[in-house]
Amino acid sequence: MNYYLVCPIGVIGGREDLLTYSSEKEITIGTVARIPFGKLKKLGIIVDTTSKPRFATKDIDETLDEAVPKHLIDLAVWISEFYATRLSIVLQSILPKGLDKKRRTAENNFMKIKRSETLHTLTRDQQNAIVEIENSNSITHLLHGITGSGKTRVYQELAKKILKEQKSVLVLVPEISLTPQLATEFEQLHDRVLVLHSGLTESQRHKNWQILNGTEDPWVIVGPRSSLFAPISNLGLIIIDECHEPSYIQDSQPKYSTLRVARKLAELQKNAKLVLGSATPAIADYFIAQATGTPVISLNNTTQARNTAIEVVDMRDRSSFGTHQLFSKKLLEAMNNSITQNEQILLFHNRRGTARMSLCSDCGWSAECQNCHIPFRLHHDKNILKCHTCGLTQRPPQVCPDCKSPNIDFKGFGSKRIESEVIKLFPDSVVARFDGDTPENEQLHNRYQDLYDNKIQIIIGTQGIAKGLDLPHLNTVGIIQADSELFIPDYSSCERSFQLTTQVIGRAGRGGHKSHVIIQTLNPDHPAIQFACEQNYGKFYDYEINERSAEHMPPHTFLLHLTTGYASVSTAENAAQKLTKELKIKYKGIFVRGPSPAFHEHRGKLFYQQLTVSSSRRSTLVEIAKNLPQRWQFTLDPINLL
DNA sequence: AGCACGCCGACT
DNA sequence: GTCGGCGTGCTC
Repeated sequence: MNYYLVCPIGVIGGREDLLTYSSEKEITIGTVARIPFGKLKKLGIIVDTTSKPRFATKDIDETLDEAVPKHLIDLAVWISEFYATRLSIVLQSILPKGLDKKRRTAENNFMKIKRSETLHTLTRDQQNAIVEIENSNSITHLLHGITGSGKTRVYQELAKKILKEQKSVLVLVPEISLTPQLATEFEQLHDRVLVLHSGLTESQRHKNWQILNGTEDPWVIVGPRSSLFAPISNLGLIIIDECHEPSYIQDSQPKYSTLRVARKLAELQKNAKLVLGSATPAIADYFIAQATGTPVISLNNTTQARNTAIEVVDMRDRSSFGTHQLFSKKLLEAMNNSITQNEQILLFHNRRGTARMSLCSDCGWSAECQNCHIPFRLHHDKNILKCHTCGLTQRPPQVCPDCKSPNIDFKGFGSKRIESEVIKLFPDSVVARFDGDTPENEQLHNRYQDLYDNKIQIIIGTQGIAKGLDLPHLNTVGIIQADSELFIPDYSSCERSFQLTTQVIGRAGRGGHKSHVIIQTLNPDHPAIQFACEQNYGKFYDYEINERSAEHMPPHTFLLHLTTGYASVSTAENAAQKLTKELKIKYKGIFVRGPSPAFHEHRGKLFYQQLTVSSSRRSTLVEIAKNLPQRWQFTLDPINLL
């Protein structure tokens, strides 16, 4: 009789994830098996062999033809340890659903279109980048290139070489709908290009999985973060495009970082290379790259001649505004010019952060907690200001404490308001708004052709329009309030502001002709805004890394964010107090912030409390996360603490 | 997930 | 007394 450690796929309530089963057959590691579990049947993965245990075992019911490659099991085990998440849950999230279902054929019926290779010639910067990446011994490479510097061309060239060696290439993108052209660029190089996206059905995913599993053919896979778990046997290169994007962090357990997992995957795949591309790398990633001697390769030369004038409008200065409340004189002038020249206008407004804070519209003052120096949040129901980091509360002022103005704005406005104002001002222009409320068939990627062909004159939107748009007729970019994100009381707000503003500015001037960028802000002197306008990553990095150090925030420390929810406020508060005390007694070298009410204090039927533990030793935080009492949820390495 | 166990309040 | 509410724990 043979004995195997089997990990069920999906949550099981007990303490142990690896259960011992017996079988007459010899079964290879990675095989998918059907196992009896209590009164039900479950799918499980054979993770290891073992000897006969003291307790009685059950027999494996049957083994399926599918097998998970060894390196994916190793990766899953690593994730479960690094992110303190049970292996059964990790496996569930990385394997395709319905592994036991019979699918009709898994034939490889990909069209083989070989397009003529009309690749641009390489610039000197691109050539240098390629040589440096190919010749380095490092696994990770940070490709730091401003918008339009031609990172894609570098990706293509690196991929070419890897494919020639008969190895596969994995290209990760933040959102597949924004990058249909990227897949096309790889199709120019190679026949076997597989594009993975959220629109695929369960059956299609399973078939794709089967096509890749076990084949030695080199593939190019283009897809979102979950493509990390495609069963590729001979991976030579992983590219993470726009590696600073928050969509690379999974928001459900296991809450992994794509960059971190990709690095591990590259190690497990006989040292494949990992290339992280971004114009605005996350502060923490840049810091780690420098600390570990990871090559940082800069691409400076813009392939398109830039001819963009960037102007900052101080919103506190009323004379910058004429008759219109939202659009400054300069912005209106630029918009009028674009309309008469029959060119396009893009208006960016970040809805996040414009609501729920108190802000003086005359001097830009905002209420902040005297302990934490973080903006207060306004609780409409009770009409109090509350600090969501330390819990301090205060009455909102009637007049601005700085300039005595009564014009304190407690509400903020959205992109709908901007749209209606724009229609009033330019009734003859075609206007399109893209935000969270836009229906799927009118989303950006479905109207891209109209945008490209200049059939839409004025584009209004939130985050979604900040990235990826490449419009030759765009010559005015307006940011309605560039600092709105800054008012979100979080350690990463500053970085997010810088990234967004930089990205939006990058939309302008892509056609090579004269463009205007007008940035309206209440904080023209804030480093995040100032350095974004200068397009100076280095200076922003120097500023922000010092801030993080002063505030004891990543990358100088590790964080663990904890939340719990109870039916009553006091029970939640008691539970949070109790845990805080216990943690402080039990663990050395930790610092606890909170407890305080969570961002969504009252969600559904429960009241939520949160606390943040920091430590210079990540392993301590993993230990805490593994041993949390019932009803607590956690996030390791959170990118925000709301 | 499903099912058993066990500890408290309500009830023929 | 005991019925049944559901919170807690276990399934190799």
